[in-house]
Amino acid sequence: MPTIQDVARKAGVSVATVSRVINNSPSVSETTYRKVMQAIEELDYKPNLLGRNLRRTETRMILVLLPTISNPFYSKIVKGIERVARENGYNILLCNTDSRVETEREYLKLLKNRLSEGAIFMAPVIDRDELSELSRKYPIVQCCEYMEEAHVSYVTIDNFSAAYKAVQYLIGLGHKRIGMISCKNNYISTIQRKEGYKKALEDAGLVFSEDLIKVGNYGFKSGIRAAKQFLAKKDNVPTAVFAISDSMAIGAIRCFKENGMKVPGDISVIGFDDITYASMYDPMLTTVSQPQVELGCEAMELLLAQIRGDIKEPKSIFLDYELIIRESTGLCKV
Amino acid sequence: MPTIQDVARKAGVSVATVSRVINNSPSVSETTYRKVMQAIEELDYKPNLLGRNLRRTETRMILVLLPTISNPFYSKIVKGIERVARENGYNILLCNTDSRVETEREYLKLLKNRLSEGAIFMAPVIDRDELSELSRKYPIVQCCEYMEEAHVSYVTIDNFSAAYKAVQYLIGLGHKRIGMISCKNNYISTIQRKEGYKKALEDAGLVFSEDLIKVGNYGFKSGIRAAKQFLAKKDNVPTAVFAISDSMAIGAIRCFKENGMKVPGDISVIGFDDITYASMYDPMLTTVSQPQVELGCEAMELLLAQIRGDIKEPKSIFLDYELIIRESTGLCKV
DNA sequence: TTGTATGCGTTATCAC
DNA sequence: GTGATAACGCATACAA
Repeated sequence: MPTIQDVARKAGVSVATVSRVINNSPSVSETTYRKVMQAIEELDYKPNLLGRNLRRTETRMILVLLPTISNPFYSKIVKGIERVARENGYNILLCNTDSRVETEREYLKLLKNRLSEGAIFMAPVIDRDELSELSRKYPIVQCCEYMEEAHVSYVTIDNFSAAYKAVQYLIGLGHKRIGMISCKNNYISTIQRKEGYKKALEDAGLVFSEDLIKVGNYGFKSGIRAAKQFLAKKDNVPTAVFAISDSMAIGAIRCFKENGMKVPGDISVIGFDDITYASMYDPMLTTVSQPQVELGCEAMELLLAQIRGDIKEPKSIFLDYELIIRESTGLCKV
Repeated sequence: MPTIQDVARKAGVSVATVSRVINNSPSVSETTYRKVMQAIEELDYKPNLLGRNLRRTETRMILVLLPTISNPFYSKIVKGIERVARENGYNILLCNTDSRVETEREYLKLLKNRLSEGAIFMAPVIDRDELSELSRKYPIVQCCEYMEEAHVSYVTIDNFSAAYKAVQYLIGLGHKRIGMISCKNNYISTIQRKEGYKKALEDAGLVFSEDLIKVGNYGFKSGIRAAKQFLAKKDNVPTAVFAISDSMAIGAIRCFKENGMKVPGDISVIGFDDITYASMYDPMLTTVSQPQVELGCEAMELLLAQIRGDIKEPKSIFLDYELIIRESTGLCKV
């Protein structure tokens, strides 16, 4: 592998001059430029980024930490992150944490050891204090989830009002007994969606009871299980269900259909996220659409601003969501 | 940011000794070890990987190039790659090429400029010669797709026999008019699946005709369009369809159902890949399952072997696929 | 067991 | 406009 030295020797100039040519410095004469370029060509020289990065103390890499890339919601966000990263000469180090704190910490070493210039978290496993401390030292952005009172930038949607709007829509269709499929965790999104759900019921004068809420783990099968629980109380089955993930909504629909119910004829179901498969299901899913790609783009923009030093204090950004009405919801018939 | 120098000064030793401690060299006395460790603690020193990497001329990074991460088939493969990479201290640089050759070349600079030690390609855009040449200089592995006569390692499945088996299964169910939804590209998988399909028909004494094949682009909507084309020839609609992607299969089913047909009652549909959503659809999809995670794992293992120099010549690995029979296929009723 | 000195490949400062 | 040289942070061959 030829180095800058080899090029210099071959072109009969100093390494400094070669470096100038590589970096398009204006103060290089036309003739030496050509000499150097020719040497570069002939040797098929490529600057070693390790040397350059060390010298410049920059890596142009960022960490993207998420539970798992094989979740279409996250992978679409990553797409947005990558787009903006690329436009700005940055590359992405993909970090599947499987929601394990040791794995997360392992990856964070890449930040502390200066191999990456910043990090974007989807759903961190480390706690608020640890994250806040990290954020004081390094450029950090949270995407979708965030922590209150934490010293960390984030970009997300208003989960409270999104849930409120979804449930309000169901209420507008005449539904009076509306179940929710939530998850057992302390994510801010989970908490706020539950609050939005409750508030919508309350504002409509509908009674809320804890057993209107079943919990899953965002996945298809857990949606089926939750739906089964609803069906268990024969005389008191909801006429509509609000699930906090599309996969759980699809699972619930599957279960209802298997039990001879029509969706939305007998029961309406609404999901959350608007993953690609939401509009492929039968019935196509009514859902709260999160601007996944845009969330990623904004997160990366925010991170860049921090890396560049344009932003000193944490900043929060809320993007618009959208209630997308498809086929899985309809008028209440009872 | 403290450097190894600072630690050395604080501990009253030389940088060499600090380096030894960091790298767990056995030849360091118990007492100096403690002194150094304490200095490291107090300064919160973290070795700068840029310096280390330059010195060691290693980066422990690999490129993963794919059309788009927001395709569940690829993202699951990436999961496998990442698992093995992590186990071996390697990190993944994610490269969405959007199937654009300029983007691909841009990312490949990271290989040529020695920021990454190897690359795994899912569906390369560059041509065979360019890839072969690259593979002569750098560790390269192709995953799923590959090119005949190319000087490149790959891991894949036997697409010919997989397609053959799928179609043979449909034939076994009594189907005599079997359509195919393929794609318009020159991927080896596409070519071989078509060959497998034709051979199965032929071996069963069924007639093949080019208009039994409709083309899409792997996506849901294109599956719908293909199905529409089948329905267009009123008196000659197939009783079964073999699609080379699950999303197209799902699209086709959607279209058939919308046209009042029952699946599998009136028409059977079989997909390919076995993405997560295949088993979430209604009906659950019968499909050829590719071992996605394992494909990724094997690809990474192969790449590691090349990086380490254990393998000199390109090697090819074929993994087992599996025909998974679910709900979208049934006996032919005509 | 420890220290000295050198080099990894590049960029940047300073002379000329 | 160009060259000599130091420096980025670390690991290691060689001496001691």
